[in-house]
Amino acid sequence: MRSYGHYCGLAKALDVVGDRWSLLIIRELLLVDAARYSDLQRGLPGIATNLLATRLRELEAGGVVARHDAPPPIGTTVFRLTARGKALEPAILALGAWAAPLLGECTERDEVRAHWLALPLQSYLIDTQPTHRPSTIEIHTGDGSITMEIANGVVRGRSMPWTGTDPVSDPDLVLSGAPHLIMGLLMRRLSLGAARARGLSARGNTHVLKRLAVRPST
Amino acid sequence: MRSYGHYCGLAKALDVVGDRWSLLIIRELLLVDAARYSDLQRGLPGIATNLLATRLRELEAGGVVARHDAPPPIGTTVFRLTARGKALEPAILALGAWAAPLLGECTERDEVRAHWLALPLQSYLIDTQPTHRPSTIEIHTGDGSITMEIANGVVRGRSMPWTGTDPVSDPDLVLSGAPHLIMGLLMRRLSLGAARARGLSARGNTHVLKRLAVRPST
DNA sequence: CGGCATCCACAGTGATACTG
DNA sequence: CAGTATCACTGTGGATGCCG
Repeated sequence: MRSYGHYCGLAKALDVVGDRWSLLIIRELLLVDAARYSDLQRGLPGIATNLLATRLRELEAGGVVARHDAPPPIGTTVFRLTARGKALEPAILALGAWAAPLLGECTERDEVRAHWLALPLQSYLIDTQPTHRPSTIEIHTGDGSITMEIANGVVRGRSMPWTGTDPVSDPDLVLSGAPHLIMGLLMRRLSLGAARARGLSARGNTHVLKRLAVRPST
Repeated sequence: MRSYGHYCGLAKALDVVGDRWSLLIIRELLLVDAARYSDLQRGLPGIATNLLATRLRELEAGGVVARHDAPPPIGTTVFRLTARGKALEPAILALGAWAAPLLGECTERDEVRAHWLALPLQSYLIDTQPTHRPSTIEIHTGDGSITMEIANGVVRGRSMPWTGTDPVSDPDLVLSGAPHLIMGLLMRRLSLGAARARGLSARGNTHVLKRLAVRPST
């Protein structure tokens, strides 16, 4: 991308991450920590393969992404965020929060990946019962599933594909349905009854939902 | 711009403000509150006029910018941010903060506009003596000047071009020099002596600098 | 298979010129 | 002042091919 050539923080940021797809690649790496090329392709539906290769090179040159040769169990190169790359998380969360009203009622032919939900969930939800033993919620939507772990006052979301050697057997609650129903329920904008009436399925101990609260001030 | 078609907050945000120049137009409107077309051109060096027109139309359609017919003193159309547009401020500040390390030592042929400094200054600085009478600092760099008002615990930056009917006569302190020296001094990363040694000029009551502190937690 | 490179049609961009 | 018109150029998206 052409540099804007402005002595201004925002312009300098966009010089590095302002290209099409760049911030979404970083979102993907924030979520999965380390990803192969093909994992990124699956997490970025619609990206052309040449663009993904080009962007990864540019982000590497920009000090945001690093390339590693993973040991035998994977045996191929994986991509990770550098510390500078991880430092983009607040900006990405702020943009995502701004767009929350745009994630309307019904999903209009949009692609869905379950692990995309992990970022907003773990940043906007807290565990109100830090002293209790950990609870887990399994979420099925779109293509696959993620597991939320509620423990020690915080909420963590993990995607299943290949981060997990432990499939977290026996979750306390299993949710499945359209993503906006799941988000509405977990963010406490929708009651369980309302969400169920609109097609959400919730099996297991629904009391664990009471453990969740929206983070107060951000 | 083509929509990403992802059911994801970040992607939806980029669908609206992810185009080239869009966020910089919003930065400009955050800084000046209301601007004419030609004001925007001056604040966005390098933008092609057709692109500015196109982007303004798209941002209007996206509910971020609104067009108003200003009364006689100006007599032409002005552009403003909507409430939704102003809500982008945290995201823009986060991106700008991330890029702070990229605003290196010396300005390498970058364009500079004095009012670009106002946004980081008023978000990262506080007034440590809220009960004192207001102090003002005039800053000259790049093309023009801005005035910082330090009062009631907060810092406000205002650009001169045409927001002001009151030129704030008699500032307590007048700073002029390269932008990174001014930012370094005000953000307390540079001592007054060091900044002067590198070419900064400071005339007036330099004690008002003691009134400023970097905001604690963000 | 995973990680690209190449090719091509087309949409977006940037510089300049021009207009009501 | 606030754009529109034109046009060369660059970036994007889709398909396919290559190579370890």
